[in-house]
Amino acid sequence: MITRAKYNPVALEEKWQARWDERDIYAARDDDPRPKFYNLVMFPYPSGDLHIGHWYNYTGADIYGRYMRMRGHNVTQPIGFDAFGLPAENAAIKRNIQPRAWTLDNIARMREQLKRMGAGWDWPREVVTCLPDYYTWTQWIFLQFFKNGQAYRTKAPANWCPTCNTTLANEQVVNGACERCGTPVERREIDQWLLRITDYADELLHFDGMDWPEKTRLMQTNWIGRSEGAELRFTARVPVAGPIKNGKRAAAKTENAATPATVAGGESENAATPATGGYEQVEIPVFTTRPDTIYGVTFFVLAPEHPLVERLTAPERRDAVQAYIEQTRHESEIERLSTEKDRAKTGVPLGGAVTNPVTGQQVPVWIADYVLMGYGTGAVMGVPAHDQRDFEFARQFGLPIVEVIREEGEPATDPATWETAKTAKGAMVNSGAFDGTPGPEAIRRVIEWAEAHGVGKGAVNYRMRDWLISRQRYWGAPIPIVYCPEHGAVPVPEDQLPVMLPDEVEFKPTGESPLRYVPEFLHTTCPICGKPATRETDTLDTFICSAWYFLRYADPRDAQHAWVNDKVDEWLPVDMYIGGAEHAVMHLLYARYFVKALRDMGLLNISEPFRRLYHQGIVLGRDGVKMSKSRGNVIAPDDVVNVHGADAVRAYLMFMGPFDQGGPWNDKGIEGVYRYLNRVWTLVTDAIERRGEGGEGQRVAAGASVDRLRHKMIARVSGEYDALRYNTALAALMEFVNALNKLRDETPDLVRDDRFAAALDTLMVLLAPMTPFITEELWHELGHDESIHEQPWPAYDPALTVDDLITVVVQVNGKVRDRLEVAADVSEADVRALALASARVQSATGGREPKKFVYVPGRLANIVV
RNA sequence: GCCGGCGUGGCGGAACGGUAUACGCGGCAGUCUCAAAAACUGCUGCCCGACAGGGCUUGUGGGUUCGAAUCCCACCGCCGGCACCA
Repeated sequence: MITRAKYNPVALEEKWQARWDERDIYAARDDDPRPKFYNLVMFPYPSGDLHIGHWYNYTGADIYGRYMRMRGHNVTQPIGFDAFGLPAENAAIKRNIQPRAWTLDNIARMREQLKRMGAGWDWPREVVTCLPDYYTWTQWIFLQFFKNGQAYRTKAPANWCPTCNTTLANEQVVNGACERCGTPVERREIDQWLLRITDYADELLHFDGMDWPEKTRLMQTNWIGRSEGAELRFTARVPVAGPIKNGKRAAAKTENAATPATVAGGESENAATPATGGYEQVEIPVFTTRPDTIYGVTFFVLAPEHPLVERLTAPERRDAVQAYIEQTRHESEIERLSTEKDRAKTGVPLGGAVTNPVTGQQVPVWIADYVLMGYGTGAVMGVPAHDQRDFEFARQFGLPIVEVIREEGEPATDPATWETAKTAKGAMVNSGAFDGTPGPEAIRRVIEWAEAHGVGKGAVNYRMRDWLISRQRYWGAPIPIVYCPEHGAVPVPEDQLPVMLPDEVEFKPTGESPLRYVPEFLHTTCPICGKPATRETDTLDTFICSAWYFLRYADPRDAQHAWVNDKVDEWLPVDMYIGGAEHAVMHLLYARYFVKALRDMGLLNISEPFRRLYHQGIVLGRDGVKMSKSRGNVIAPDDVVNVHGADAVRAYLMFMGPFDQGGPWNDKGIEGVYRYLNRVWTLVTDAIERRGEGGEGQRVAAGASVDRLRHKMIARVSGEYDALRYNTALAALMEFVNALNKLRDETPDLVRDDRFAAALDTLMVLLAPMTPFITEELWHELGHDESIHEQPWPAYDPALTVDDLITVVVQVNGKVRDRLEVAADVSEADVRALALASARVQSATGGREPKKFVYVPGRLANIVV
């Protein structure tokens, strides 16, 4: 009895990881002549431990990278840490530890865990966004955006907790209240920096040449929300603006395409005199996708925050309007936008009226929370007959409903009897001179009329808003701006970067940014005049850090530049980007915007960052639901790796189901995969041993079957890897091992046939991307010196992937009745004769004459009787 | 509410419009063992049948087709995204 070394994954994985580290075999060189392949994963937030979702994402990506490397590409698979963000501050407050120390500790631990996975990380390219050698360039990019008019400062709403005296992230608002103190959260306008992503709305709608999931393109398209229609200017007679109240008056929302209100004939600021008494005419533009329904306007609705609300409110309505505004100010956006069935429309009339620019008709003005200041112009023309929301609003408050669009052939009906609005396009009716204008022309004709009469124009509107990048927090990249009493907001000169984030700060219970309490940070001098000035204490949204890290990977150690285009052009665009679908919109849209904006600043030559995108699925807990600490169903990768090894964890994760679907974790499932790896181990070590007993180089008849099997497997597994179908790739490799075991049991001498040896080599190579450690070990045991991960992917001979004998299925009326074992090149006539001669077929046909004979060559025959 | 996706054995899941249930888990039986575990071998969709064999089966109901898990229509259920977008 010979004792062979047992498969001991933990020990051999440590050994090989150390050797790979020494040789840095996964570090891609810029001057490598092979075609490049940029294999990117979404870098992790250093939360403390790598979780099973990271393993899933990174294993699937790593398999692809290893496969492409063996396919002859110069693969880089960089990794880094998205290291700024809120959790570090939370941990700091909770555990009295500095965010920097907490973050760097976590990174150190996660680096080790990332190594343990056996992924081919290109470590020399690592980036850590919270370190100055990275955020210097994040700040530099902000300055480029500022210089090129892409960054601007304006009042923007934030969640405000009046007790903590601080802004809150959405995550910190629980049921409309501050998560720390329970105080109801208010919306508050504060000065913040934004980026003009809306400038790129149209270009971002194009995905030419991009291999992205349809679902993601659709989500981005819907997020951008382009709609075509018209801007129509309604007018109202209002009291001349009085003295400025509460510090703001009709502050035009300058950042959208349309301005909400301007006084006819000039700027409101200039035209309005602070005199008392007197009236003036103001224009209130609305955006509508249905200008053809203009004759159906029976009311007009403003967002409660609309700057003209106060002046349009009749004195006797003031109290009711104030009360309603106060009510909506405390409603969260979610509540306001809720479409729960029972939720009735709310709103109050202002007591004033506006004039329809096309019909000249006066209609009452209301405010209602279903109109949002952030979309369009913050004003809606109410057309209850043809818009469902307006319909419900009119029903709620007894406002008239007038039908102005009718589909062809439809009889006139009384809108009072309708149950819903009629939103289909049709011909205009009850519309004066426009009556009878058919649907396709109606919108265009009304726009032409409005343009000719100077009361409106065709317009495009977007749902997407500009990107708010200010965060009133410490743990982020400081915004490189200085406020000078004389010169206002002044950018920090590039040669003075970075604006260093103080390493240690104090978190005071006021909740104000700790940076305000660091005098040496706060106080500085104006870059223009040298007089005392203060720094911006807001930091950048961490989405900024992650909107360009893939550029930095091209040359991360360059201390003089964020990047140089020689290197970027060599590696970018990313060939494969794998990450979670939760980033389908924000991160992926921001990164695309960055690349386009930087291109237009002359800083990049590419237009899109990611050529191919893939979203992995989600690993669920043992109970089949999403893992969460509160449910206690979290799988800790370290625990499983300690028992079965990284290879088994990798292979099991991939075997669970299709890579883009994820699935529930099953402890028995990983045991099955572990058993498989043991069978692989035994198959190979047993063959080596028996081969050593002498008589190598024999040839046995079964060798031909082995050879055929080997070629078939190369073809099959290659196709599966190409399509990231790892579950079926592993199924094929399991079949391969089962078949080799069986053939060898039938013909023990097979182990001495070089075709069996070749099959074992091929098995190792095909399995290598999935389970890099065991295959490396056995590869060397099989007598090879180089790393298996530097081997070329094997080729196959198509002629050897087909069998001499095939099975042709014989159906009678579509039901399988017999199977014929015939030569692969059998003729239809022969199949027909054999099929009709079959006893089973004859019994099924009952002697009836075939009406029809369908033949699918080499597969199936169907006899119809 | 809108948009997207998905419903296949006891379970995870396979299946170019052409042999449904590959591969794995679980279960049953056996080999080895004093015994058990591990390992290995065989069987394992459901129903009838001793066998031979027959019938049924991809959420439900229709349709297209020689042939449908796959395509079309309607319904039921589950999951994800967006949230009154004018």
